[in-house]
Amino acid sequence: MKVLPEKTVERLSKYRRILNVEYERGERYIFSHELANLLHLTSVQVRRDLMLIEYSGSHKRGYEIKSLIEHIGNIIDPKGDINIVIVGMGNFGKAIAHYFNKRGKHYKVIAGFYRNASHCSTVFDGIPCLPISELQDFIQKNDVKMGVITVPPQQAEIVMHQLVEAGIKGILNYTPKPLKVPEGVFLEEYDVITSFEKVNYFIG
Amino acid sequence: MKVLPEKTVERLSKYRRILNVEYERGERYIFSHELANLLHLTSVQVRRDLMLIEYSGSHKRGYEIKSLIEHIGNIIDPKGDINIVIVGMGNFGKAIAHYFNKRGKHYKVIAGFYRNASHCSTVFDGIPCLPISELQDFIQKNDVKMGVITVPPQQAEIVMHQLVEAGIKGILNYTPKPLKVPEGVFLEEYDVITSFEKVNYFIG
DNA sequence: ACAATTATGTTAGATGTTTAACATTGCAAA
DNA sequence: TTTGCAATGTTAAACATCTAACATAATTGT
Repeated sequence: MKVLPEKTVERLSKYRRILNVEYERGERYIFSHELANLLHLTSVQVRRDLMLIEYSGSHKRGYEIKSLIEHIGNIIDPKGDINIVIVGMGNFGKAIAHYFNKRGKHYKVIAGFYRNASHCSTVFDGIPCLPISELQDFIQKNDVKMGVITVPPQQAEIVMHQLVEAGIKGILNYTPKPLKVPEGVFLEEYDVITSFEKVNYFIG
Repeated sequence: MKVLPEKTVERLSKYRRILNVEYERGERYIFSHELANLLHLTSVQVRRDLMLIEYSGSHKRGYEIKSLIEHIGNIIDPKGDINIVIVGMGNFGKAIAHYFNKRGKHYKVIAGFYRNASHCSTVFDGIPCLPISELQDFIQKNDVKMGVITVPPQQAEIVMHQLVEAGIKGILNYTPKPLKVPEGVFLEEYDVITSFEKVNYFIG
């Protein structure tokens, strides 16, 4: 299958979560317009996305929820588990750690890192909290694939370099400091301040 | 001036933050390619954005930092202060509250809300924490313009309705539950889980 | 004074994404 | 059987965004 558009991948993630809810509620089939309504999209967009992942429904009953969940999983889920580290165990880092501790099926936050580990109580929410000095060694020994950066912005760049050098392939930067990663590493950035200023602009 | 593209508004926010740093460092002029490098963009994109906001530089010295900062402020900053409430004072809500407490010039987080306010210590980081039952009343009495939703996903929709009814014009939804707001309200959504799954897909 | 240089400013084309229009299918009712 | 309906599947147009190419202008060196 050809590489999917970013926006389609994002929606696949959301489709599946909704589908799981519907399946739990006892539903077995769903129409494109129903799925669309649940996500506030159009049915055309849903069908187009499913076309791109080469999934077919039936004209009378729509899409079979269970097999669609599996189909999406085959596309967006990792083969085994993905080990994650969070660098910067402030409120933001803790929020993410907590989130995946409850929900993450394939995604395991296996450690948090802090400037000096004594500040962050040794274990948060079951996740060990280590000093940043051990970061690179830990990543290589534990086959860590993804890293989350939630340190103060001044430290973001150095942390990014450490992650990349240690062999990490995916980085989520929740710092306002813009980063640039080398070829072969995927970077996702989200900047809270920018979001607020954008919202304010469009409120007008 | 015509309404700006979303992406341009986002970059303006980032331009200004970088420009402030440069100004603090003693710089007074900056070239488009310098600004671009600091943000990992192209100089063309910078110049195009500045064209859209009708700001001109000089051929020999580039852009005058101070006046550009002001120019961007005139476009994206609110007239007075923007009062913000955060609904859901978990780690995520606290992270945002803390952020704006330190940095926000025009954006004031004036209250956090929690299901029952006794859980959240009465004041977090100088911000009063109130029970959700007082939400709507508080918004109307304090001219709150923006609301942040960081509650568990099941409660997101009802909270959104409360915010809208109370007259809020901008909503940031950090819940995985997709929301739909009425005409005239601007909604920004960010879904952590989706971001992780997207990164994983493109690590491939 | 004037070419060369090096920036900015602008327009047009390329790309990514969404929306709209249309074709197709399978069932149900006449 | 065949006609109508209500869904899916596909293609094409519209829209948003980014990139590349070009035009313009100010300064410097000769």
